[in-house]
Amino acid sequence: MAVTLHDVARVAGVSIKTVSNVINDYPHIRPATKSKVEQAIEELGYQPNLTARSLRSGRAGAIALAVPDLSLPYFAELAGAVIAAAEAAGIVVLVEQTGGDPARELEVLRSPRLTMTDGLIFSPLGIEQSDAPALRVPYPLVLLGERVFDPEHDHVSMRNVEAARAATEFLIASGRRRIAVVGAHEGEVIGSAGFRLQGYREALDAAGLEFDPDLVGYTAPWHRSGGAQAMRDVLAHGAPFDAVFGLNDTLALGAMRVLQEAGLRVPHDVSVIGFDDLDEAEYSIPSLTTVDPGRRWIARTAVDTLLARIAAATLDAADAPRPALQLAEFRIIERESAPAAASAVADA
Amino acid sequence: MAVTLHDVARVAGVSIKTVSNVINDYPHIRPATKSKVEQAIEELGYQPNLTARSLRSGRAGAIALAVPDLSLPYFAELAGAVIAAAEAAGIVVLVEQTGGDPARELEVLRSPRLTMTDGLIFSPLGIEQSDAPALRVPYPLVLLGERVFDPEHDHVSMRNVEAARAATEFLIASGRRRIAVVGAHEGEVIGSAGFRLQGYREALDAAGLEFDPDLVGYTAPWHRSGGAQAMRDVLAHGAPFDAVFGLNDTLALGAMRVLQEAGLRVPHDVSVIGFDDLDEAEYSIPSLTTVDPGRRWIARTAVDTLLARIAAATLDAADAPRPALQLAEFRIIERESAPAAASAVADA
DNA sequence: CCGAGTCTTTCCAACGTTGTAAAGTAAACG
DNA sequence: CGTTTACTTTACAACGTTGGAAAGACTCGG
Repeated sequence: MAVTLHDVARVAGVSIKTVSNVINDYPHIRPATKSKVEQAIEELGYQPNLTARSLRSGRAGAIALAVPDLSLPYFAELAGAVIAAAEAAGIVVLVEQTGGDPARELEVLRSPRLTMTDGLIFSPLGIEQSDAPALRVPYPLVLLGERVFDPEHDHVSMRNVEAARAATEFLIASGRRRIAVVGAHEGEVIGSAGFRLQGYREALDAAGLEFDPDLVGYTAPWHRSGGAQAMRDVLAHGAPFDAVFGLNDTLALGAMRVLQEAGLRVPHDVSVIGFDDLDEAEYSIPSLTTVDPGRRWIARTAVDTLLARIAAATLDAADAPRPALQLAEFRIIERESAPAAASAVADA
Repeated sequence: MAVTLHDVARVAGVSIKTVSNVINDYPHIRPATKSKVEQAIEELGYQPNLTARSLRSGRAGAIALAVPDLSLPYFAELAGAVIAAAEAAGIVVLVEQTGGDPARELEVLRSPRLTMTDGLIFSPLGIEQSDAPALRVPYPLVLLGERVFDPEHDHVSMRNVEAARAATEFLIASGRRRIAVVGAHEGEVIGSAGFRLQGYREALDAAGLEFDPDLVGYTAPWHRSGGAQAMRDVLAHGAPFDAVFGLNDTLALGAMRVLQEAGLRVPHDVSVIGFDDLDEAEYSIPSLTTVDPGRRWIARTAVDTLLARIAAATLDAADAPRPALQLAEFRIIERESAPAAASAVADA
């Protein structure tokens, strides 16, 4: 089978511990011995067995990432950013898909699979705030998103309310007054949908605009088809509108599609703004004005925080920092679907 | 730290081997003993240490997947499908991103990280056919894609030439005659770009249409911006065309965007067909006619093949099946960007 | 040439688990 | 009631590695 320290030791004519010492850069090794060992390693093509090393050292050099589904572009791009950030630290990433199913999310948290990793970056979508106790797991955990909050945990998220408010205010500042919203979740308060809807309402209030329930399109899955369906619902209500806020880009793109089918021109008749700044937002027709949520920063911060927590777990942990909630900065990316001076276009 | 067999054994008042036997469903255990042990497991919240189990058994229960980049939707959807297929077999997936960089791809192949997994599903993009010897690695490997072929390896791919030919023939059958192609790679013969361009040319030949080099747009990265740029190049040549074949969906979407900027209507003036059947192809404006390459089948087959190979590696391996090249079936998905009767639309 | 100090190598145990085989116990048979 | 047989539990070693500390070798000063 695979080459082990024993094989190398035999070929080099030394003990396995000496080989181990060479590999681990132990300083006191005679140059002659060192080169003998290195030659044997080269000759046999020895590679350390990371499983054994991990068992012995208690460190796996791997972390787990649990996301709903890689076919959702936001999570695919997030996963890519997490893997890249981990890679920079020499850490590999084991990816789990939960499908956003609460039962499956809880199962992943309790799964013995996690004994293969040093910690978990967890992006829940299905569990409720009441499930927070289930997050008290015996390994380092960093939470993502805004589904569940727990002061006991490190958490990396974004200013959803503020960002959604800024997006809405952007539409208002551009001259729009009747702003539909697509992707709301019935009755949700905590969570992306709840927070972003709140930001939307705050912006309306601040501008003295009335909130019209007929302009709210509901859909649970934040898929394109969901955005399309929610947009159709709003159109069916018959209430006039001159802008749409998609609670994420995928929803906005689905909505844009329906608007076009309905003969409404974007942005001439209706401005559309999204949320996430997906790659594809730049290349849709028209390109999508959206909120950049700082995804890369979130990924990097989540990895750094988790690694710090893992390192602290080994030490006496008395001096470990308290769990913190870290929030990314957002930025509005203006593109064609919602120009900063929309009414000028509309009037043209 | 974590609870081990020893802790459970102590609480239950038995030896650790008995606990191990209970966990592994060894049949000869007295019911009383069994329930004592199970109660202790429950009480302590014992979870087996998979690293130790893996070291002892030589099986990790994990596989690695190396893809270029999760921000490329094709690979994100592929990775999602692979993880789902592995999950069904109780296997976890460690995802590596190579960036399509040949040096990094070779590095991943040789990386000791793979000692943490039982095998690798490898989707190369940068290495050349001449790198095939580097694929002779000491662990089970399943190749994806059409970048490199090696009779020594299991390989799951698709009928690129035939599918591209079918896509082109679909455009021809719809009445188009001047078909541009976007995403070619200068001089490439083996690889997605080379094969698909070949299929395109075969279709032209079979229909007695002339190949016009001015209708070929080149771009190395199959990103949306690449498609946009290649489309601009073709437009700049000034040669007239009435259809575009994007060598993948992303390219086609980028191209569609440029066509619209240039005042050309899709599909009225120009039909557009893509390749990959990404989620977003269904929701672009207009929705994208494309080739479904059987991605899910490819993922499932790759995982099944790898697991079979891993299982065979344990046995005497004499009866292991020979490495095989398995090809997915493709299907043309007709949507708006290229209706089956395009000329009828154009004539209208 | 001896002893102290320093450098270099080795031995042993342990990480948590399971395969092997032996030891112990109970049931069944004559 | 002794003996075979089947059942139940345990001891031990091993997977490949590294931490700790002992053992061995060398250098230097006196």
